[in-house]
Amino acid sequence: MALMVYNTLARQYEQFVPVEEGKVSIYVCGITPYDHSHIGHARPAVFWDVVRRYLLHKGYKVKLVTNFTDIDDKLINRSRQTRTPIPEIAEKFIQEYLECMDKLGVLRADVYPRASEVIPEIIETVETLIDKGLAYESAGDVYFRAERFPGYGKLSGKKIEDLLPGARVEVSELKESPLDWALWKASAPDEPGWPSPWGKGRPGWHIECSVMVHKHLGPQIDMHGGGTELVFPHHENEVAQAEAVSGVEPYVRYWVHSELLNLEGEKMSKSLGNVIYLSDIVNNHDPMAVRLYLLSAHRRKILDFSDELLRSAEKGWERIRTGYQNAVEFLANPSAQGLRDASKLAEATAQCRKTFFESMDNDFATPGALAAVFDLITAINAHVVPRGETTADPDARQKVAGAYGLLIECLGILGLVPQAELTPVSRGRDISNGLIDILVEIRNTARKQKDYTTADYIRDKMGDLGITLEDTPSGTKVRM
RNA sequence: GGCGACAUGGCCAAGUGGUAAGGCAGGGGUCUGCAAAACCCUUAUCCCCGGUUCGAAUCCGGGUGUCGCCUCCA
Repeated sequence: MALMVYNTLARQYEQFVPVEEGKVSIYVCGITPYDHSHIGHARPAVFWDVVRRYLLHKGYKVKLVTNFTDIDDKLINRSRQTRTPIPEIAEKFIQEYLECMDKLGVLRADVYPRASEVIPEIIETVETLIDKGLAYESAGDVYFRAERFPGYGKLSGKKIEDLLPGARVEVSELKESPLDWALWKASAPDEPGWPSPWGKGRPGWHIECSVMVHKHLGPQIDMHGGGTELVFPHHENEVAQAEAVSGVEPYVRYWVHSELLNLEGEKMSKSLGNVIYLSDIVNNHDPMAVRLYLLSAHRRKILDFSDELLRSAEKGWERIRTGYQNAVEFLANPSAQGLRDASKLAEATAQCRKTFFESMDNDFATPGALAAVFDLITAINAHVVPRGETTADPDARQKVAGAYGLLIECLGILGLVPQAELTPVSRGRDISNGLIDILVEIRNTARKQKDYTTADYIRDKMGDLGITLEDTPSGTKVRM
């Protein structure tokens, strides 16, 4: 089965074939750490984490690079306002971002380059562009000659003649054309900067990505990601710079953009002020439920944010966890008997495998993959949840094990971890578990004596603490 | 004004020519002291109008609407 990817550059689905067999190089635009990350930032991060896990599952070696833009105008302003050094601000928000990513189960990238770390390479690249006649210096700034680059606009589908009249770009007499953009910006005496052939200055925004890609991944990479709002001008300019410098075309074989996360129908963005902070969400909700929510829409569809959607995902996540738990308990109990005809479970397992991988191969269609998982959960529950009836199928256990194995495989690819072990275990926790057992025992004694007042009191009070008790034919289950 | 994406049940969301997945919410049942969980059943003809086809949510044309980009932005 071939992996198909919708490529922004080609505007169509294409079969994915890496440059080098067995290896995939990926670059994903990261954040500018001048403020708290918002929930929208988590969408591409989680999406790419799934892509990476899927490619690894397919046997590829994957190298993922994600940048941090730790020098730019927003950081300079922030630094002025708060009277805090830029590196301190950047470091703080980078750490916060990474902590949120950890909670969401996003595997760390192989490299997180920072703009400030590649200044020499940037200067070198800018010099090369000037030598090639594609860039020019102007009062300490250096600009890229957009119109000199053949094919400018190919990624975003824009034409130079369309861009010129409608250009909303600030008109600057320093530029030859409004379409030109800064590769290097002269810094005022009170602004941070690095020495360069054009005086003290700092890099323009677009150049860092081209340089980092070349440095860490080479002149041609397999996939490049980022939000759709970056297609123009950021990625368009990146292509121009990179191809102009290296002469290698295409710079990126598959451009894989993710749609935005909207709040009440509007793009979530710091400049619009309609922002939901990522840390708030991740700290107040089960991060795995948040992850499920983020994967509930295909990457090329706008995803809206609302409490209702998040709640819906939380319920869905609970369903997955319960099903997982049911399978684990069944397999852990040698005397457990399955229900119904176990061949149905085997059938459902095969169907899930087919649907899951077909969906993933279809441009990483996580919603379809999730649907397959939910179907598998239903099949497992139908077979495994104690209900009094049993089946005599001697292979039942093996079939449950097969379904369980696939469930783990799928959830692993999606990065959804149901294991309770994720939560830190401590001695305090051991004690509370012991106490819970004692309470359950007391309650069950009360139930046997038909003292339901006491039994319900215990259950209610424990429920208030977030501990759910469920009475089943095979005993009382504790869920937290 | 230019470029692009999208429009499926109460909410969310799959589907890339073959007769509408899945989640949440709702209704009815089974199980249960009650509850919860779980299982079973149940709720759509896919924005509108034309066209192509034996057959279209899926392709083409024309509308309407929403969103994004053209300025910093995942």
